[in-house]
Amino acid sequence: MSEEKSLNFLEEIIENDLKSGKHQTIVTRFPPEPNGYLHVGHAKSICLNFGLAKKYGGYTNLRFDDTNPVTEDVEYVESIKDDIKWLGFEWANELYASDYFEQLYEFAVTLIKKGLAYVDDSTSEEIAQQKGTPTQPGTNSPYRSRSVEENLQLFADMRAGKYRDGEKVLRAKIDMAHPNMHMRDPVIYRIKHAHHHRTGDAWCIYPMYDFAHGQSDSIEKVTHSICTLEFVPHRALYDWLIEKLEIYPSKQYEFARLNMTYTVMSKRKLLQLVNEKHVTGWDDPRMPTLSGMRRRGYTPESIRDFCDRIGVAKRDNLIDVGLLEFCVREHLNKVALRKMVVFDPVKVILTNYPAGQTEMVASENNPEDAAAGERLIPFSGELFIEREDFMENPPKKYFRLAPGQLVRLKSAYIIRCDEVVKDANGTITELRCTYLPESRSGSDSSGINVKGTLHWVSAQHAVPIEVRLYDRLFMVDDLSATEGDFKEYINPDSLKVIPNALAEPSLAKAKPDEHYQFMRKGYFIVDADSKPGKPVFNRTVTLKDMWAKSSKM
RNA sequence: UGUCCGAUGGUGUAACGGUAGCACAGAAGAUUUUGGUUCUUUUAGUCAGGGUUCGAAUCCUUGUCGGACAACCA
Repeated sequence: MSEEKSLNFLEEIIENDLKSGKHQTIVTRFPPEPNGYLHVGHAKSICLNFGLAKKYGGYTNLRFDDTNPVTEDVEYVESIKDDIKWLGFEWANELYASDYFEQLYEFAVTLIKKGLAYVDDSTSEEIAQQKGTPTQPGTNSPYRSRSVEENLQLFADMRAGKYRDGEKVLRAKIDMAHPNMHMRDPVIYRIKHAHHHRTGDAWCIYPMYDFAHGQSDSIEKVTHSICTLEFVPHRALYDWLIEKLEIYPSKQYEFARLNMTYTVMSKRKLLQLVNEKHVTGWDDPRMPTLSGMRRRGYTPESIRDFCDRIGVAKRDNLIDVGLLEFCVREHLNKVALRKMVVFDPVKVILTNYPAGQTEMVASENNPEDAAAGERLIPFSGELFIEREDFMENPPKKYFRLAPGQLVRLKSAYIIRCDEVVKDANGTITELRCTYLPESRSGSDSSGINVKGTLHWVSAQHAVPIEVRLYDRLFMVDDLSATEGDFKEYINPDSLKVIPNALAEPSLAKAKPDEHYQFMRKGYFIVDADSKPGKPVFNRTVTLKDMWAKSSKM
């Protein structure tokens, strides 16, 4: 009955904390910096933070880590909120580290008074010099022994704007010989005369990540502060600050970030792709951003399912993008409406079909969902089928159309190819076929069973649509194993546009929020670039294609 | 030549001293008016050496390999 789903290491920690009475309830937070768009790696973190809180009856704050005004922007704040909501999560409180600037300042003063922080006049180069290296201890700054009074005055002057950017910093006084580089008197406040998107010009000193994040967690009484592995070395400082400040002891736990094949997942690189126009924007359907994936036709359900399946652990990983594709296919198969669209048309003339006649054939909208009903599609003696669905000299197991061979036209009749018409270049211009009148779908009395079923459109009824076919953005699966500029590995064929595909008439009225399966082609969704009379569709993902796979070998 | 983290089929992830399981991918077959879906079956794994133990993926130890760490970024 109860399929004992095993717990990941974070769930184990939480269950232990709940069991031992350390916590009655849990509080998590999702802490994006508003300097870029959210990507599928963030989705993993969102699903974790919000999912854990939901599972254990706690709540999650959305807290923007907005401590660096020069890289941050409200545009990003809005997109981040949209993406989280779209993914299907609700935060308990919308908070900002900048809300705590005054409190954080007081914390810094407390540290100074305890003799645990000092104002340093060293340049950034000098500070870097003093840091030493991972294998060599650092050296003390000449300003390290300033008195508490002097530090207090200097820090107040920093806040008052008496100094230029970079002239002074506030450093924690810990241990310049500490084996953990982050404990070698880290900078905790720096001067930036910059306009902040929320606090305006109220401040010219801003706390560093290490002096904002843990303290914000503590202020919010976050019980489990979950972040990625690169913050492991920061944990000692996180704990040190909380201990010295004697504030609520939030605890930090780290998991391995998501890496995926054939893509990059760093905001810096994604920003570069956008700025250098390798993609059309943050929401380009080839981007691993949530806005890009949404535009591409991914569903929140499929992304959540993906995050669930990839699991959570502490070892580095590289997830096959095929798993993401599996998840979206699995969801879309259940909900997408089936349509027929011919990408590369070749004309089929039914020589024995009454001239000028048109009839309507019924076709199920979704064989996986009877409630989706049926639609009527016009059929006539002049049709288009896919060029690749015909072969003049077919191999053994080719089930599609060939001279003398029978195929069914989906939801319509069985036809046989009698004659191939070519132009002077040898290109096929027309296939002359005969149809079996008694083979009509639903009232087939022909007794004939054919192996292949093709999609088609009626020539006079077809509507032109633009179709955009996306492929992986990069040509190598593991970008971390490459050398040189990652942009050298961009796939030049990541977008193929078919400006005039021919669709069944119902697609002229496609709805922006509906997912479609173009039969035998893939899953598609309307793009925002659509214009009246000229809809544009993005391919979310292809269908699995065993034939293409086996025929390649 | 430092500190920290990690290592289970191709890729992920379980097994908490007691039969190495699941998913994706791969292969074979059945069904199918989508070469889709669905359903069977199947290939393939504990980094290496030593130790503790009746018994080790699990504990100890040494080594190997991978990753992180030297921004006034987060």
